[in-house]
Amino acid sequence: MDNHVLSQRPALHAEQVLIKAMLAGSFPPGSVLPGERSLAAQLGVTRPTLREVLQRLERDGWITIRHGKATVVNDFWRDGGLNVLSALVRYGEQLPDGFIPNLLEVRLALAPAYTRAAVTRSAAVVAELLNRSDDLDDVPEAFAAFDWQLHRTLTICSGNPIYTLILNGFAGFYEQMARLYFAQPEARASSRSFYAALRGAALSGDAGEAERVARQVLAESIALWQSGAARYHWEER
Amino acid sequence: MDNHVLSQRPALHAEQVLIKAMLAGSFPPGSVLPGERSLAAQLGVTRPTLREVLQRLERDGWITIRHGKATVVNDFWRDGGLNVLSALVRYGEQLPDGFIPNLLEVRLALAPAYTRAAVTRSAAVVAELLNRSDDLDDVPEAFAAFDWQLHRTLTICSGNPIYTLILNGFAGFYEQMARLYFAQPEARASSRSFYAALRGAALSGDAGEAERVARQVLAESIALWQSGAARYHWEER
DNA sequence: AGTCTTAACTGGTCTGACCAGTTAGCAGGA
DNA sequence: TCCTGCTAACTGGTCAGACCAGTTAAGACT
Repeated sequence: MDNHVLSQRPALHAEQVLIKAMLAGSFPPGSVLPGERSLAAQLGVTRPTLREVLQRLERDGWITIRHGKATVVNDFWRDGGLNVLSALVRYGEQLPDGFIPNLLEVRLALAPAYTRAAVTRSAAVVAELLNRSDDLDDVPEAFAAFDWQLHRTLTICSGNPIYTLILNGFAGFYEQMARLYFAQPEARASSRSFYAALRGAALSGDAGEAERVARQVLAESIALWQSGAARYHWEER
Repeated sequence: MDNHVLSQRPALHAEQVLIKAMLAGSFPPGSVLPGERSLAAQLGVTRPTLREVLQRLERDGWITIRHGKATVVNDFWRDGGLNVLSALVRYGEQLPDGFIPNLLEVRLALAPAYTRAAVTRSAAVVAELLNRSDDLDDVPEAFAAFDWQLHRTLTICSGNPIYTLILNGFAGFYEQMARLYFAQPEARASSRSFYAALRGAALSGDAGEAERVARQVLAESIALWQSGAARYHWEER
């Protein structure tokens, strides 16, 4: 157990150590955690502090706490909540195989639906936001930030708040992942023309067309990423 | 502030009171919470207990805590996580307008995708599970339980764990909502034939057909619900 | 051998003190 | 007068150790 004295806050340190241990398999699913008193001592924090951390971890589905029984470690891929993703990105040694394609696949399933709804309900707001896409610098950071803002706006305008709640599960690492994707010039070009097409659809109030162009660019993004990743590995040799 | 002495655990009581207050608008978005010492006293718990609750609430996006500053209440529809839904169902006085249609819409966006993936990757497992659908009693409870298990299995078999993490956000109230939906005999009939069709697609390994029948029955479910036959009100439980 | 008590786990809560950021207000200087 | 800068009083963060409350298995009793 790593209990180096760090400059971090004790609670943050404890959470980080615990999550890393679970990600690394030091606490396999189904195993039980040491008692709170013992675990707190190992982590170099006191029990109240540890408990705050454990409560948060339970809320995210990492562990299951039961009064009188030992705390058990869950299989976070089976029982975890959406928040495990941000922990995975923040604390994981490396991203799981296919992580980005999986993200893109889920986005492909969801975004066309909320894009259509957003254009149906609030075409003006969507079009207004897309006006700014003309001024985007041709750098990954600008595209990543704009893309996040776009999806966030679309889910909000969709009128179905559940889309927003789901998207919030990706807050904090969406931009980070998007910067990798938009490192490819073709990706930026693809999205730039998508923004223009979507604005056109919004201006003419054509929700069906908005859904179509969204689905098309998102499907294209998966192919783009996989060709880019392949090229990257190829050049690595 | 409701601080009745309840038979519940202090932490659970405090969480329930706080969430109900935020749902009812007693703590509007943007407002600040009383200090922990004062709030703990009002709720009839001690500060460490209150803090455990606040940490959980922050993790779900209800509030934002910053060292040295007052804790602020978020707009949970804008900044919350998926977990707010289960709190909404559990503690809300009544479900928001369009809550069930919104759920069905999100399911319509997601389920066809993971159904296709599941049949592509693990047709046998899917088909095996669907065999049991023949024996389903024609009662809402049986259909609700089976439908949940089916979707859970499909997301797991899809090979994209992110679908599972999203679905987990609906655990605990999916069945409850589904019982309302399946109170309609036509809904049970519709799903029963869907199960059969999906099994057929799985047995023949036709992922495209699986996606199609899934999309069809899910779209149909929205129409069925909105036809109004199932407008049970919120009082049971 | 079976049943019941009990002790020793586990997590849950309380107490009150002190540490650590933040900020408004007041004192002192330019 | 105005600005600077210290200070005090907030806020949340952590610590310490005690005690309460479920769970369970070992041991005592029948």
